[in-house]
Amino acid sequence: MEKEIEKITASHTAKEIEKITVQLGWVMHKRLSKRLKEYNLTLPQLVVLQALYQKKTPISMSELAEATLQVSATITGIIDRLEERGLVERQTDPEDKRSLKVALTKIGVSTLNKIEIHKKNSLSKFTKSLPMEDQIIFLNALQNYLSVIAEELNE
Amino acid sequence: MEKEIEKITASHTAKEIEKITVQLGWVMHKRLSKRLKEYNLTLPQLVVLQALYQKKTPISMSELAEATLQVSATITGIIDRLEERGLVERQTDPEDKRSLKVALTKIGVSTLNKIEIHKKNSLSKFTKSLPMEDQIIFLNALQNYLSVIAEELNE
DNA sequence: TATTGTTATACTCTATAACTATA
DNA sequence: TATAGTTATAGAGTATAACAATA
Repeated sequence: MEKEIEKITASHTAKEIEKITVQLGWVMHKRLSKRLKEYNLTLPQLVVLQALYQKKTPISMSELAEATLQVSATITGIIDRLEERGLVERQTDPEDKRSLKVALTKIGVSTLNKIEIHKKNSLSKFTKSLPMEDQIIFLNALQNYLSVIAEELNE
Repeated sequence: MEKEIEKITASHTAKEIEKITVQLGWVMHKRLSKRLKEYNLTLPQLVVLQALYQKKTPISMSELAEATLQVSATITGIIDRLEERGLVERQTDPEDKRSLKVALTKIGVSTLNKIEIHKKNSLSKFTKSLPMEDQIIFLNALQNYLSVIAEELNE
C-alpha cells in the first residue's frame, strides 16, 4: 500500500517537474527576449552565438546545426542575418570545398560579453536568498535533468 | 577573504543556474515541439490552451494575453488558428460588446487530455532515478525560481 | 476619451524538398 | 553516389502602429 502511494506520488512529481520546467522555459524565453532586444538579438541567434563561443574554434554549418538542435536550412538563415551584422563570418575550408567554418568576429565576442555583464548585474532575488549549499544542489539537479532530457531527444 | 570567495562563488552559481535554465528551456522547447507535432500543435498554442484550461472558465482576449505573456495582436492570430480547427471558440460578452470570452471546446479539452496521457507514458529517466525526497526539493526550488523570475518580468 | 480587439505590416524562425557544388 | 550547404516555399509567431466599435 505504501509502495502504491509512493508510485502515484512519483508519477505525479515527475509530471509536475516537467510542467514547471516547461513554464520556466516559457518565462525565461520571454525574459531573455526582452533583454536581448536591447542588443537587437533573438533567442535562436543567442543560442548560435553561445554555441560558437563554447566550441572555442570555428565549426562547420552542420556541426552548428547539431549543437543547436536546428536543421541546416534554419542555420543558414540565422547565420545570414548574423553575418550581415558582422557578428560572425563564414570561412572557406581549404580541406573540403563543400564545407564552411563559422567563426565569431570581435564584434560578436564583445556583444556576448556585454550581455554577460548585463546578466551579472541582474542577479536574481532567488539566488540571493537561497543558501549556497542549496544552490549547488539545485544547480546539479538542473544539470542532471538537462543531460537526461537532451539524451532523450536523440531517441 | 572567506566572504570574498563566497561572493564570487554565489555570483558564479547564479549565472550558472541562469545559463542551465536557458539551455533547459531551449531543449524542453525542442522536445515538446517534437511531441506536439503529432497533434499538429505549436508550443505557443499549447501555452494558450493550458492557460484556458487552468482558468477553468472562459476568459477575455486581454486576460489571455496577460496570462501567456503575449501581446494582444499575437493572441488574435493564435486564437484564429485554434478556432479554425475547433479547439477553442470566441463567445460574445453580453455585458460588454467590445469584449470576447474565449472558451475551450470539447475537442480542445480532449486534445489536452491526450497530450497529458502521452506525457505520463514518457516518464523520464531523471525522476525514475532520483529519490523521492530529492524530487520534492528540486520541484520546490523550481517553483520558487519560476515565481521569482515571473515576478521580475513585471519590473 | 479610454478600452477591447482586429488588421496591416514587416521580419524572424521553422521544416521540407529541391537544388548546386563538391567529394 | 553521397555529403555540405543553399534556395524556394509555406506557414507560424512576434511586435508595433493604425484602426473600428463600444464604453
